[in-house]
Amino acid sequence: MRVMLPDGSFKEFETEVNGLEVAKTISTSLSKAAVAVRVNGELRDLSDPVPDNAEVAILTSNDDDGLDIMRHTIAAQVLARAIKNLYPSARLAIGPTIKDGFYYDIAFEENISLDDLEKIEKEMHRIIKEGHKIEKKVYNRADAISLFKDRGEDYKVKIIEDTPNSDAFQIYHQGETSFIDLCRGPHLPSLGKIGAFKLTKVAGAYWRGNSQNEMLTRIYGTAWRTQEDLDKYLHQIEEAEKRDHRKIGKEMDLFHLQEEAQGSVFWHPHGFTIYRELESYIREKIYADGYVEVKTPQLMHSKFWEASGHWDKYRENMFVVPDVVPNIELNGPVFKEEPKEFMALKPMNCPAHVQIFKHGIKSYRDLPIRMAEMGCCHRNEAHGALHGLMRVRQMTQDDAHIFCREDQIGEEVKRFVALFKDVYNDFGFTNIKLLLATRPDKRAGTDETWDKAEKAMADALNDLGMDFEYAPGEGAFYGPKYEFHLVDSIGRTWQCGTCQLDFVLPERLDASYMGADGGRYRPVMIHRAVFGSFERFIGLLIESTAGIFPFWLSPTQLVISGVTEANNPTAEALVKKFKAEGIRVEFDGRNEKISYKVREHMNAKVTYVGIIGNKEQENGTITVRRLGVNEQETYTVDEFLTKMKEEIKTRALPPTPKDSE
RNA sequence: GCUGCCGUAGCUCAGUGGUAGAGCACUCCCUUGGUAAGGGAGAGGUCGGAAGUUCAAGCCUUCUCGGCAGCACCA
Repeated sequence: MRVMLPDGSFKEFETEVNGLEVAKTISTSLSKAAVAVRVNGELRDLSDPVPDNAEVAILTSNDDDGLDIMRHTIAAQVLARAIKNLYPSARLAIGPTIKDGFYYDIAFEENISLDDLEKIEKEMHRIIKEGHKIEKKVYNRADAISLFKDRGEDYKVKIIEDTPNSDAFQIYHQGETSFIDLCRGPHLPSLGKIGAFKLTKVAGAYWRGNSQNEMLTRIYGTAWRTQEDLDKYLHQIEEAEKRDHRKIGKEMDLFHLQEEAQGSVFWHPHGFTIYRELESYIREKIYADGYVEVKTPQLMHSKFWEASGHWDKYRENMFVVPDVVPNIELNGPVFKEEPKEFMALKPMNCPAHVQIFKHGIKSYRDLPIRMAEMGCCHRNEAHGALHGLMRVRQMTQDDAHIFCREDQIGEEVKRFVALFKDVYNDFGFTNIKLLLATRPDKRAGTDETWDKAEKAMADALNDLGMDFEYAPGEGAFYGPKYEFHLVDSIGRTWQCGTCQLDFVLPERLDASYMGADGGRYRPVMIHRAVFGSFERFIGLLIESTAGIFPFWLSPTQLVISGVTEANNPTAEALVKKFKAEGIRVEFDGRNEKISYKVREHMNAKVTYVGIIGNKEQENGTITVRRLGVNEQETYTVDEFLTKMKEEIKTRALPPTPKDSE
């Protein structure tokens, strides 16, 4: 028999071989470093026999797949066994790998807290030191079930029982120990090849991801090839946490949240400056792109939401208000009578926009109508879902609904993606994940319509050269959608922009236009938002910039101070001059040293600190230091003003810092 | 909503049963200093809330509210 290696060469063998034996014929060092093998594109254990004529690649922990296998082994063999040793009554569920690490879901009888992780880690190190071989055995269904049943591992039993059409279950053993684990593998051949790891957090997770099921304890860990890699990763996380928008929001005095208004933002002057700039920015963009802007009611009667379908499908996420005059008797009930009529705060703007569309008769010639609203929406989000600016209960969307004919969908979708690309470019966002969410099982509309819609959306992205992934079955029931995700400081992704085709709402709310033939037709609605919500977008902007905003968005663009009190009048006059030119500038005349003031303003993320000393006073210049660049530069007053105005006009991104810490 | 952890001064945090602390910020005084903390003094907290145990509770118990991480949810 023979196998093909990644370089295209062949190895001949007399008898059947496994991956390890193939590795040995290549080099001794490779066979020692080998963690698993890829056979015809599939990951397998080194001990698995290799079929004739297979393509074979030996993996080490230097390969991404190899590293992933190592993480898997740490979870399923080391962590799981440590848990069973320390907590014999614990039952194991599943232990997969994730980005940068792994987790294991376990049913404990006792409470596991962060403090227990140290003890578990210690046991893990002890187990690794034993260096047992990891061996795989295959059992038939009945044997596999009885094996785990005897040990009370009912989650493993459930997993086997719910795996149909299989009578071969892989169970990994560890040397002479009694530890076993059901696993699809592959695993390292022995515990001797494990790199550096650390258990990071403990949290709850529902069995099989279903909130109807019991909650298990999930232990997270991270693992790397070497201690050095691990340290680097942990350091990165630490650095990233400094960019947390909640922390920077406090430091820059941008906003706050308080418990009487959970999930609703108190925007402070600095934060609202950013908000306002973004608002006028996006207005400028969409006006140039042919949108019209409207404003619709906050509070509408339940009948309205019944018609739109929200009352049935979305009510648990709505704030409902009884339409009754409240009672003001001392110590009396809030309402004297049981409320019969209800209003609700709008969770979305779309149904209201349809009402505007329906006023007057629309012709096919009127379409498309691109109807925008900076719409303030309230959603009754679960308490546990709230997260700083990222997930709030009151948000303002840069929302719009495009009413168009079916033949205009492709063009309109493309137009939106182009707008989106343009905007995200302006903010320097590069790490954008784009998903095309396709038809879910439960859906409205014919397959023909879905085919057309999905194709139009995919074509638009291809035409624009945008990379995207499909999210099968994740579309809205009324149509496919794009989801634009951004990544926060610690790697969580948040959906910002979206673009959704909707064939259903115009039908439900009976919107129509008159075609060229005089017949009545349903418009298609495209729901779309570029920022998503101002709140979330600003949160992500804070984290991506670490508070070093582009000049045009900077809440305080410049602080000017004299070197001594004698220079202050000149400094103050300059502040007045710049302020009159629209620069957000402040005067700092406090009795402190320059270095102190510089430090303070840099910490507060002021873009420029400008200093006026005797030299500047004589020459009509200003010496500035820019946040993130940290070098002194001297300009004439007019030069500096021109420079600032130019940066605002072009909405320039901040210069990249030269000295990286 | 669920699981776990946390809640002390404006901020960051120390304080495990015996008279509430530190640094920064704030106010005042000295200092007039050329680019990331000059010096001194002062003011500031019913320790998230309620109930309980105790001679005594920031600390122990129960309930409750909030925050954090993850899960579920995210039209």
